[in-house]
Amino acid sequence: MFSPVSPVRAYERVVEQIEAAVFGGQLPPGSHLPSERDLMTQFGVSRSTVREALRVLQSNGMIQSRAGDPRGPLVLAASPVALHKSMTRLARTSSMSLGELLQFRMLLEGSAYLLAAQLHTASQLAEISAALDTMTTATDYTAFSDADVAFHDAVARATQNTMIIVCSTVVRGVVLDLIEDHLAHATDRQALMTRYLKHHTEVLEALRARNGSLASQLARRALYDSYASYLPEADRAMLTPLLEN
Amino acid sequence: MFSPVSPVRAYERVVEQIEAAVFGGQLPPGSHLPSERDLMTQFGVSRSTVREALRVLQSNGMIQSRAGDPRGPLVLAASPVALHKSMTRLARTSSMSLGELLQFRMLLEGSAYLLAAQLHTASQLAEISAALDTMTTATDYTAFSDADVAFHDAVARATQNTMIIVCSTVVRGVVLDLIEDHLAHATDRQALMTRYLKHHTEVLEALRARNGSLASQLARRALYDSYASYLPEADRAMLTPLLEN
DNA sequence: CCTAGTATGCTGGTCTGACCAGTAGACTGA
DNA sequence: TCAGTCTACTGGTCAGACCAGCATACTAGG
Repeated sequence: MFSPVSPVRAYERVVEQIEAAVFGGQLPPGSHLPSERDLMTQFGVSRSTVREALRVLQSNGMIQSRAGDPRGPLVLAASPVALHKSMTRLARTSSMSLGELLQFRMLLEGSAYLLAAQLHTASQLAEISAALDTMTTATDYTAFSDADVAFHDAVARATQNTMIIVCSTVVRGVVLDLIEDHLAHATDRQALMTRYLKHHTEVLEALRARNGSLASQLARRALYDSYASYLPEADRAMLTPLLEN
Repeated sequence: MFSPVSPVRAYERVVEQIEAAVFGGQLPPGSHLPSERDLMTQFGVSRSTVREALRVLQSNGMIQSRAGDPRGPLVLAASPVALHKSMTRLARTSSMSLGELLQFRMLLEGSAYLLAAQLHTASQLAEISAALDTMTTATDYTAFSDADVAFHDAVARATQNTMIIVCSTVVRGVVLDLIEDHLAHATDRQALMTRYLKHHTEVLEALRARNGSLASQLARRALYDSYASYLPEADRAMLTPLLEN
């Protein structure tokens, strides 16, 4: 009959109102909030309360305060940094395993290649191809790795799907964070690079032929081959269902 | 030669230290932080600064403060609520079209059914089946809709993958928000419910038979049939590549 | 003896008022 | 015209105060 209630703090109300204004289109990205002292009269609360609200919004990546700026706090464009942060946090506290992340990345990239194969434009294909060229001619591992990232980014962008782009970037970043110590001690870095190049060449070929299912399968297989070894034996079973076509 | 620097606020340092203590295993979930007044002496800052730091941690879902609790702020277990929040924020900024969201939902649910078919346990299958039963016997649309949500949630949970669970929930919520006015004016609600029931029955059958690719294809087809009509003609092409098997 | 009720000493939430350093734009001088 | 200074704001931080909420210790009545 009745539903539970919880006390609503003043700063939460302030957050809600500002959030609503940002989502509602008043306060577009690039615009500025009134100064803290203005806000405290508008909301009828003290500056501490206003500041706590602004801290929350700032930690969510919605605004940015600069000391001394007479224009007030800046409203930021939506960006995936907050998403990245919370995902990293979740992954760090081991409530999300590397296996889960790899599983997700396989289904994400698998679908990305499927879509990219059918939807890509000539310039997008050229971009992907250029990234592969850079990888081929890269001398040190850092340049190679950067080009690798560019390759995957270009494929994700070719899908034209924001969610795929963002999630791919974030998940890839978190996965790399989790295994970076393994990579640092890799002795066979040269063999690794060779294998990567082979995979990427094959998948680019499939993209060019607009063979979506082939590209997708190659991508998932490549991910499995590259990362399964970092997983406990038992966890690899959760990836194999994604290898079938 | 030099890298850019940015001023580090006092409250940020406080956040860092507390975060490190939580990630480092001191301060496990369920334990309590010292009181704000204790923290202000330990960190050598004022209470405002401590409170701003605590607000940041709270908005990240790491701690929870209760007025009057003599034990101090509670350290929470990692949960996907923060992930959910930041993802919703990103999806809501209207920089994402309904077409993109549907595309993402199709690939997400498609993979979810694929995994669920192969990994589900008996109790999870029972849960899914129970949700379908509730849908069948539902009298009003609200109860039907709730059971529908429960059905999809149960399938997502059967994948055991946090990312899939969170993303599915978020994307489904945002999609429903975007088309809720269409649904409110739906005249053929009865036909809609009948079609949903048929789809769900079929897909449950495929899950029970552990036929992943069939379940996946049925799910994607069902999504397309249900939602493509809300899309501009031109945008439907972006969904069709996901219908192939 | 046990229990209901109260008293206490903490907690977090909010407010006030103050000071400092940083910023941008107006102002001033050469 | 332009370099430099001035000014009026900004956000960051601090100190001290008050209130309501919670758990515990205590106390009075059975």
